[in-house]
Amino acid sequence: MTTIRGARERARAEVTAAIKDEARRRLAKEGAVKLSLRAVARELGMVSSALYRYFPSRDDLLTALIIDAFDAVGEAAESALAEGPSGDGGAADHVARWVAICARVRAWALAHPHEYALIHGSPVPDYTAPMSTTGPAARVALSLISVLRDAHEDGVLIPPAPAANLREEDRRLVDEFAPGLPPGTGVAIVAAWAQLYGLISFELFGQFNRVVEARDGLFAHATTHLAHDVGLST
Amino acid sequence: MTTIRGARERARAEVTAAIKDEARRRLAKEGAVKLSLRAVARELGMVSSALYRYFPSRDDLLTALIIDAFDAVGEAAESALAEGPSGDGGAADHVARWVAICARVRAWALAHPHEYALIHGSPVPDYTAPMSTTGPAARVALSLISVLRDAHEDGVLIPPAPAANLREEDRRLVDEFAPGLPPGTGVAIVAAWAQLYGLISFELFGQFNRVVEARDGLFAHATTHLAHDVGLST
DNA sequence: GGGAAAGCAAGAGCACTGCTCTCTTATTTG
DNA sequence: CAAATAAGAGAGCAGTGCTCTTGCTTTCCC
Repeated sequence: MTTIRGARERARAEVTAAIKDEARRRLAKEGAVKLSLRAVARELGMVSSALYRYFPSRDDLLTALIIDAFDAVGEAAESALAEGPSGDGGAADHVARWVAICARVRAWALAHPHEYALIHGSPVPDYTAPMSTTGPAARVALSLISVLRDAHEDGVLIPPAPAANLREEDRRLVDEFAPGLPPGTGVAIVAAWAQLYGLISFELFGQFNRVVEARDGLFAHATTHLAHDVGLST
Repeated sequence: MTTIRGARERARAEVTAAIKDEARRRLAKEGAVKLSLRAVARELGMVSSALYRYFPSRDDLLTALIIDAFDAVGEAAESALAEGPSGDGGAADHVARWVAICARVRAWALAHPHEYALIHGSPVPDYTAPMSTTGPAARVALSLISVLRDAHEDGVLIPPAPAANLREEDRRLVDEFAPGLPPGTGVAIVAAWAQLYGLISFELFGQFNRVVEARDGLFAHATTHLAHDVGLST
């Protein structure tokens, strides 16, 4: 998309990438709180003030890492969607794809705990996510919606009944994020989306320690249940 | 429980409380990341090194605040349980109490976002919650279990069918945390517990921004659904 | 091509942090 | 009353984000 013109811009792109790589490495190792600009610069053999030519503040570096993390987990979800069974178009296939997406997201989170915490843990105080993060942030949700759309086209989607006082909200959600899907799916998928991350966060942030043992099984069971809730029945 | 013997011990208790109060105030205002021992000491008119006589490290202060936060949200849940309808013992009453507990927890979280983030956001790196936090941490879950127990005693609990590969885990969970409840409720309540916090976290951490508008309605709808999932039907 | 403009690295410096150490003073205990 | 103990005060260390000034190099434009 962007053609690199001179040697200077090429160098700039390379240094920027190197900074992000090193920052991601330190993030994965020690977490966002301990991510220090000075340490990144030191590791790269540059002085700390030089780093500010590339990222005007620590928050800007974090924002770049947040976008990368959203993209990474989004890509995981999309690849799970692509690789899933597209067999006879039966309801079971769609449930399987839904569960597969959830499982892939969970696996990514367990493999990249600090990056997951960066995007779904406590937001940094005084930090409001800029608009540039909203696109990548939606990719997982869009993958889930995609499963519903396929099921709907195959005629096996049984849309849940929308609560009476949520009909308007549901219509707005469907119009804006999942056009074409039947009423009731809007609020259902938003709720399922949030609850999916509740399951992952509790496991990742240690809330299941000394409580839940069979975590794989529990997660598979719960996400299958969520599939039912959004209208994908076996 | 502890009798304060001399003037010195009385002073120590007072200073410890003052430190915790001031720390809680700053936590509520600026968040855990920006909570600084020096600022707390400054505000209290003492020098920073003196504070280390009361809390050996910043993590120990945070641990104290974590326990307080768990107790606060646990107390909110328990008061919602106590104040809820105990009327005719019908299924609707139990659903109402379940939903009321969830709503009270959510209200507490919205009123104390930084304290909520402290206990349910990203764990501080290299920080493992000590055993002393596990007791207070369980109070919300115990309140939810309490509703199930009452419903069971009233004979209106319809336990969900446990997944085949989770029967053992379910029995273990029931035995350890909810003795007397029928099979199936163990995994169901753990899943519902995690999903409840997914709903709250998504709202609180801004994931619903520019997406969900009718948040009260969505939350009430979703938690009612969770009640059904654990065997409380209307 | 040569001069002006812009981009970049380096270093010093500010205000802040958690934490340690020593020294002095006040309190409790034997 | 004397010894032991606890508390406060201050200096200091290593680290942080960020700013500013000083040179140097690359790019742009006439």
